Amino acid sequence: MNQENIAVTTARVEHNGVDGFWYKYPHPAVTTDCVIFGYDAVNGTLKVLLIERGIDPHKGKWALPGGFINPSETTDECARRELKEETGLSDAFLEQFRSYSTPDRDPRERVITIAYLALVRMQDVVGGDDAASARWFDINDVPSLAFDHKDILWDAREYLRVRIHFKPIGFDLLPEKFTMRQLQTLYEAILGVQFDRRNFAKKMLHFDMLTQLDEKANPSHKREAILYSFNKESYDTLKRKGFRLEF
Amino acid sequence: MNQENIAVTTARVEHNGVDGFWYKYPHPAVTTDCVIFGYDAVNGTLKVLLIERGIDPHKGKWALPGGFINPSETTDECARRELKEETGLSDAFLEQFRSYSTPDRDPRERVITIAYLALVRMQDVVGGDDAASARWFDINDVPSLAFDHKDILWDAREYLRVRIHFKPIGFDLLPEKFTMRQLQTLYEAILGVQFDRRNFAKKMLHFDMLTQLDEKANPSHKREAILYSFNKESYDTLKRKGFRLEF
DNA sequence: TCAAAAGTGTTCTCCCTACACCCATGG
DNA sequence: CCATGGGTGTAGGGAGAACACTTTTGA
Repeated sequence: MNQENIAVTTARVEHNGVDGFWYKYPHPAVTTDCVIFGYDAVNGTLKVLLIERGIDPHKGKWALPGGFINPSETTDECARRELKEETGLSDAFLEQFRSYSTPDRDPRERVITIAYLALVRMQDVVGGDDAASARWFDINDVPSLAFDHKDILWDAREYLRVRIHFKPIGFDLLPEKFTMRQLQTLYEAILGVQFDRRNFAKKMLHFDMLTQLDEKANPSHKREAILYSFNKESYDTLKRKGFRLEF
Repeated sequence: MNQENIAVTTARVEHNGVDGFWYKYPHPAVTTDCVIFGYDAVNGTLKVLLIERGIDPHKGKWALPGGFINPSETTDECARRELKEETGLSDAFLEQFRSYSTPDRDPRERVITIAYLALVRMQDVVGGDDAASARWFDINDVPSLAFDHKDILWDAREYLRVRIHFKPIGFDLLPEKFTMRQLQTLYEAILGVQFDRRNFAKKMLHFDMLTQLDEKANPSHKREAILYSFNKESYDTLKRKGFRLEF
């Protein structure tokens, strides 16, 4: 295909007085949708950030935050822009995990979406422009969702379950300082299993990813628990040798 | 957005005498690209199927098989169609693993591609329409590729490495009947490591995924080796209990 | 003083690893 | 008969799993 052919397959064209884009072949719209997970340390549950749709289709329904891609940005940049708009965060964990392309998944026109998994510290989230319509839902108590977002959400959960075996991404959900119990409850919430306290602590400390702090936490007005922080340097050196979390 | 608004964002429009599609906002073209891996049991190496581009851009360069999505098909269907065109196979392993969206990755217009990993038995492949231009390359001896296909290829290889720990997808690369040695060499080619023969066989047999056949193979004119086949039933029951291949 | 959560160590078992010899076949 | 590859078992070590009592603190 030479330069001449390019000219006849895409062009700027006015239609009904509206400036727009013309293509010889049909083009789908492309969006990104973000499954934003947060961890509620008080209740030990995984939460997902949803927004209430203000426009049709599915007006009034809850949906994953997302939006159309701009011509100059990658889908990664698009997803990060969306994430920033909804949470105010610009450096959270963000990773694409699947695309969804059923032709009629959006009644307006054909829309293909690239879905992203985001992990944020709930307490760092500040409401964005859409703050009023955004809300955290317990992962086990999600309302009916717009489009195919329920499928996307379940796939994200499954992806998180697999991914956490290879990367300690759980730390992106916890505050800077956390107790061993919080870390364990988080892993239990994600993986849906129960661990023995002693074995869990032993295993985690074995990885040399945790720094024991001098401070103590007393969240439940009972005995004070040791606080830890995630040590990225130790983790990075560990990663080079390769590691796998076995549960 | 109501029905009226839908009408003004997308329309059938003729431009310079060519029937085409008009959108209020720019839409990227969407393609799928397939990284088709095969296993050369004779040399014990992983191969990838590439096609020589017959048109610009990158005319004459080698590239991953791929093509534009049709309005009525999902990307999965599109990829399977491409795979069938190139290999004649319609039931091979096929799974999407990532999308690529750098705005200028295709000089013609903006193209977003959904990349797929396909695993086929090389001996089952029959040349398609493009047979003349398709060729198998050793994974360690790949020529310069068109677009960002080199990146896609490396990502596919990495994806395969991770995926094989959770699903016994290696069997999709082997003939129906294979020797333990062939299976081992395949795993070594994919993972880039060497295994002890005895330990490898012990571990594999432990999973109860292999059926020992009565026949023997004598490919190298030496002692006959036991032939095995992959037992899907055993694997399926095993899968429910959850398993992980540890290497 | 009681209830609730935290800290901590040992034993047993299983699986992974390392390792070497004999067997069958073709040339 | 010899070269080549195939088949097989065991011993040792390390990591995961099971398991209970004591300590601290607030109420």
